Amino acid sequence: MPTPESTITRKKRPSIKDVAERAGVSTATVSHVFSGKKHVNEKLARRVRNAASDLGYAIDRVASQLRSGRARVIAILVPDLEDLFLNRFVSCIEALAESAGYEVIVSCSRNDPSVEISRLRALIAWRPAGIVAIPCRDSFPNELHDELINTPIVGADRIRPSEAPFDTVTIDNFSSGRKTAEHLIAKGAKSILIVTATIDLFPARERVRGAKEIVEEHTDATLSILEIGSEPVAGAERLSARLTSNPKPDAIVGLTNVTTLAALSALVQLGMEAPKDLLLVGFHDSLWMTARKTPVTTIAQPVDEVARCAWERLTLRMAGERTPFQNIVLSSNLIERASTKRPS
Amino acid sequence: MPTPESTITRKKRPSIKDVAERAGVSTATVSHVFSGKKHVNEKLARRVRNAASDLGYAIDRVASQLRSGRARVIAILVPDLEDLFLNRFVSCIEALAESAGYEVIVSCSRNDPSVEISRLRALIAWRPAGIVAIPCRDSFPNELHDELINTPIVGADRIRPSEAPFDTVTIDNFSSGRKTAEHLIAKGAKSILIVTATIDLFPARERVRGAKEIVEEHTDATLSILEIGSEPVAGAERLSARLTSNPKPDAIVGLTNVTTLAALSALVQLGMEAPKDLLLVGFHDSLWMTARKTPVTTIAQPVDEVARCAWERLTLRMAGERTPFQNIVLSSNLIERASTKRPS
DNA sequence: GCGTATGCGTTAATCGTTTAACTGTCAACG
DNA sequence: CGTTGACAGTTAAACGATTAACGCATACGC
Repeated sequence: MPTPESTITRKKRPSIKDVAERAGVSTATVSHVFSGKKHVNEKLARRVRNAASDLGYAIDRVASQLRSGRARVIAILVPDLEDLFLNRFVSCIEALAESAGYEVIVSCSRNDPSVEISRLRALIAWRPAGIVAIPCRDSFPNELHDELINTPIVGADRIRPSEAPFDTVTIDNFSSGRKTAEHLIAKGAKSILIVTATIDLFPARERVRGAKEIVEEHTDATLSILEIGSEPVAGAERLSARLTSNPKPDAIVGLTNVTTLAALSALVQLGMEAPKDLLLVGFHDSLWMTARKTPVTTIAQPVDEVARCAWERLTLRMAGERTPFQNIVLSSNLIERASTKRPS
Repeated sequence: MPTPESTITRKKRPSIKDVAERAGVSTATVSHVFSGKKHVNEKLARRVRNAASDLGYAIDRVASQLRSGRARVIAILVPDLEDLFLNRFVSCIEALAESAGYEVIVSCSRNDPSVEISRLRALIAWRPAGIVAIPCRDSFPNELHDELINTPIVGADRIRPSEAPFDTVTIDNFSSGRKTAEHLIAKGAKSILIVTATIDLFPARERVRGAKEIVEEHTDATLSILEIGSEPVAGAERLSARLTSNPKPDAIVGLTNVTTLAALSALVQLGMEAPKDLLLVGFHDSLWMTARKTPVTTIAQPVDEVARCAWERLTLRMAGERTPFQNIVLSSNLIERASTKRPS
């Protein structure tokens, strides 16, 4: 009995054998023509190419890769595909991989460590040439390290560099936090409220740590944290509640793109405005932050560069580099806009 | 001489043979244990599973798929990975595919038809179980239709339904255009300016056609179009220029998320405000449209439903359905917000 | 003229699974 | 008691490419 799969197939697609037969050569020659690993006489090569295009032949990646060991495939794993930062990261890696002749498999862990493990396992089963991964927590589960040993991998963004048994590319979140606090205090803020989806992520903790360090240098300044979760509407509610109860902050920091949006929603709800009623700094610059009467001061994250560095490390590892693991740390910079302009 | 690839591999990963040997069974039995296609005695199965986990065995997708014909892989092709609409679409499909046990390969055509062809070819070479594709123009090049005949495929969004030799899921852009114009005219607009990246896309043309139909029913109303390209900063410039030259529109429609942002930027540049100086309608609802003092009236696109329908069609085709091609058309709806509130 | 190098092509083994066909065992049944 | 069928597990042939090893001319140096 034919399986449902086989009944779908209307006509079998041509294999290298069919091409070889039609061109009157061996399959090896056909393979050489397409892979370019060995020179073949131009006249013969043309005959092969003609035969191939007559038949509509296309190389079968799966067979090719089974035999040759490694796939020209890069696997990407991120916690969320819609987050602007991660989305841009994926897009950059895809472009880089594409131009180097790799296919890209994208997987999303939905911020769930157990999903992350199973997705990673599934990716490894593909024997990709390399993996680019942003974990949903500080690190990847140890149990996977053995399985990963054969595959070049680079971790980025949320990963805590010191713990990783592979190359990492991260952003200096500690100094981002410092820059934010410095800026706000210079603008006269006394009571800073940091709004984050969760404090349970390495970048968030580092940013807070950086801000705290600066605030503690100023005896008249205070810092508080509010976790609002990742659901923007509910988050805005929570923040509204906080903003109407004492002590009231005079500056807000949105620790991600989404929390910054939630902060703006809350301000609208309360009829407040930056910088009149309080100062506002966001993280991860994006178009909507500037297309406003009061553009938002932000910490611009060097996403493209993170992607570029990650790709570079991965390329070197794929080429067989065996140097000790590198931890690249990039710095962000603060773009000052109207939302923190001292009201005159 | 060993190739660079082979030197990377530290220890060969275990194959089904190793597992079979360790468990004292044949490879067929191991295969049956993992695929579940044939029942094996529970005790033996456990022995196999133990052997597998001792060795750290994971099934090799590539080999598995070479033999069984079709990969549990869904390929997605979109013109742009960062566009909010497309991004969300990809994310939805990824989630659906994942929960059905498929891996997802993502490709991006960068809005370039020639890239599109080569990406599509590359995807087909994977023999994916199915393809979900949003073309960068009205349709896919005819030359590919032959090659696609063996692979279930569904087209979405930008595709012109009538032309496609496969199932499609699109949005009723014509009536979106009508709704927009109706709303604006009801709010007193006389001179509507539609801002689009390019008029050269099917959805844009349809929206314009819909709006035109309504405007023509009202002798005192006029409609004009401005193409500002896909680069938001330059686009805002172009729009600013248009807004300062006569005749001045009293309503703007941003035909995509990005053009709406460009429109807002232009307004800020000129010190204008909606709805005071003119009315504004955007397309594709997103968070930033509401987190403003003047939330933006938008046509909300049913992205999730587009993805769901596309997935449903694809699933049926993958299961062997042979009915005539279906063209599903979903409708959007207008969400009224402050940017088109008649100034009182 | 002989040994050897070189260029170009072929043969055949191989990658790690899946799966049709087969073998052997055992219970049920008329 | 012989036949049948169900069940469990094995054997071995694919799947479609890559590639080491080899064969066969032709050319070249001495």
